[in-house]
Amino acid sequence: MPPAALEMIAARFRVLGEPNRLKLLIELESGEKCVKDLTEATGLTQANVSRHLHALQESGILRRRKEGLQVFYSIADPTIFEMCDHVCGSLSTRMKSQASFFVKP
Amino acid sequence: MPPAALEMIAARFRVLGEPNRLKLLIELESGEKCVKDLTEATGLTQANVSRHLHALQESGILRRRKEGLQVFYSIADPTIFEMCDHVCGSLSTRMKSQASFFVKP
DNA sequence: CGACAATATGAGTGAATAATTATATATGCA
DNA sequence: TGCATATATAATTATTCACTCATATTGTCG
Repeated sequence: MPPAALEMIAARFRVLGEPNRLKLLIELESGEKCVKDLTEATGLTQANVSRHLHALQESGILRRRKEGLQVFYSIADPTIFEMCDHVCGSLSTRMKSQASFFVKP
Repeated sequence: MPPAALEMIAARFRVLGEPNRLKLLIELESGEKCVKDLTEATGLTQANVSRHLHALQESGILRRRKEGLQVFYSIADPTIFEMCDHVCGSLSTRMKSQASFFVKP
């Protein structure tokens, strides 16, 4: 595996490795939204939201559509939610197994 | 989704968001290896490898087994490779679609 | 044109983290 | 016991990155 490919894969993981970006993605799961709505929904500053959205679009996860004054973002790559489910499953498995340590046989 | 849960999911992504850690994981895909072998295989410094392995174990991705002088690491959560495949598929799709922009209709 | 609204961006700050060097902590063996 | 080997860790530095504040940009409407 060439280093550049490794870096691209890592970059994709990195972009998902930020809670506020995940928050934005979850907001967008139910459909296209504009920056203002996302800002209010998440409680982040507008500048911060704008930056995160830019990063997500840059990496191909989001799509950007401009309409008058507003800019609408939507999910371009729905497979990220499968990835999140994957992680949740893995975390859940791990935590269940850890929990079992505390149960008498 | 509670903030703590979001952070845990993000943390899992973050740990995979480092090319050298991915390199180590790929080395371990073929089976358990000791730190020295991983150091030589990756060309990283021993200290660096040790740190990355620690991070991967901490997050539940790797398992650690000590045997005499050596410490062997192995994959504890094989689902990470499915995640990598997922990312590769997604990247490949995206790049193919971008490539098609340059093909005459 | 001028005021306003939505979004983006530049500059600066602080925190997290990857890498390095040197050293500490085992463990095995003569 | 003393030395060598394997791994981990402490301390430091450099880099990346999220965040904020202020401002720029772009578009709407009076």
